[in-house]
Amino acid sequence: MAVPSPPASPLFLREDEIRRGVELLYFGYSNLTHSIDAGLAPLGLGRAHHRALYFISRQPDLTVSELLKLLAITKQSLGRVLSELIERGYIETRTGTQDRRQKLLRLTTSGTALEAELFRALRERMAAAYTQAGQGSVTGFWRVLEGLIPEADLSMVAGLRSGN
Amino acid sequence: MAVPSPPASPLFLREDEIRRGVELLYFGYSNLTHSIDAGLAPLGLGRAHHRALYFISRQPDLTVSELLKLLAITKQSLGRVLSELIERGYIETRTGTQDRRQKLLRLTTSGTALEAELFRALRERMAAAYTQAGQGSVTGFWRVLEGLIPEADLSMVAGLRSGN
DNA sequence: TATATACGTCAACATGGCTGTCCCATCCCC
DNA sequence: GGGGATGGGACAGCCATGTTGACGTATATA
Repeated sequence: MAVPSPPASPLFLREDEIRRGVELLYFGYSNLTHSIDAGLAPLGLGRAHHRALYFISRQPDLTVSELLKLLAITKQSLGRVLSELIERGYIETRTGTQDRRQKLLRLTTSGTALEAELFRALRERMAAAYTQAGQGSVTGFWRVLEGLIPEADLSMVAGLRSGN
Repeated sequence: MAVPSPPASPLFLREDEIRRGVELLYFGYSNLTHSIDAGLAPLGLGRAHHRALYFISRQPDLTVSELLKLLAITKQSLGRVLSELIERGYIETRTGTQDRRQKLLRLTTSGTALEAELFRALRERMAAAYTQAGQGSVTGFWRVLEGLIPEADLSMVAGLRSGN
C-alpha cells in the first residue's frame, strides 16, 4: 500500500466504536419509546403525556417547576399536556404546604393504573434486554449513560429515587 | 450525584432497576441529541435532517427505501427532509445501476463536511462517556441496547458496518 | 413595601410526524 | 408483450409537541 498511514489519533481509532454507540442508542431508544405508543394511541394520548405521568408517578407531589426541569420543555408546552391529564382525571393537584404558590402534582387512582399499564411495556422490553445481556452488562449500560448526562441532570435523576 | 452506579444486584429485574434504565436511557438520549442541535440551528436544519445525513454518510449509495426502513418514518416525511438537503447541495443522487428505479443517495463534499462537523459533538460526548465508564462498561452498554432492538432492526444496524 | 418567584394563559409559529390519494418509471414474470 | 409489483415522488391536510414573547396574579421574602 502506497497510502500513508493515517495519524494514530485516539479519536480516529475510536470512531467506529463511537458510531456504534450512537446507533445502538438511537435504535434502542426508538424501540423502547415505540413500545409505549400502542398503549397510548387508543386513549388519544401522546408520549408527552406519558412522560408527565411517568415522572409524577416516580416522585409524587412533584411541583410544576420540578417537572419542567425534568422534561426540559417550556411551561407552555407542559401546560397543554398537564391540563389535559388533569381534565381527564389522571392527575390531581394540591396547593403547596410550605409554599402556597406551588402546585403539588400527584396521580389519581386511575392515573396510577394507567401509568402502571404503560410501564408494563417498558418493563417487559427492558427486563428482556437486561436478561439477555446479563447482569454485568447492565452495570456498564448504566455507567455509560451516566457519562452522557451532565452533572446537574444526573442529580435530578438521582432525586427520583431519594426524593421521597 | 456523580457517584457511579453500584453494580446491578442479582435481583436485577426489580422494578427499580428497570426504571433506572428507562430514566438513564431517556436522559442520555436526550442529552446526546441536544448536543447536535447547536450545530443544526444556525443552518436552519432540524434533527430529521441530521438523521438522514448521518445514515447516508454511514452507508453511501443508500437507496431511498433503505433509508426509510432505517428511519422508520413515511416516505412523505422523508421526502420533505431529503428534497431540502438535495436542494441545499448536501446530498446528490444517482440512478441505480442494477435497478434504474432506485435512487442512490450520497453526500456531496459539503454534505460530508457538515456531517463531520455535526459528528464532532456526538463524538466528544460519547467518547467522554466511554472514557469515564471504562471499556468494560462500553461492552455492557452495547449488549443491553442490542437487547432492546428487535432482530430485524439489528441486522440493519449491522448493515451500516458491512454495507460498504 | 418592593421585588422575585411559581404558576397560568393568550397568540402565533415551526418541526416533523401522519393519512389518503394519485402518479410515473421500471422491473419481472407469465 | 402485457400486467402486476415495486421504487420513488407529490398534493392536500391534519396532529402532536415543541418554541417565543408578553402579560397577569398570588405568594414569598428581604
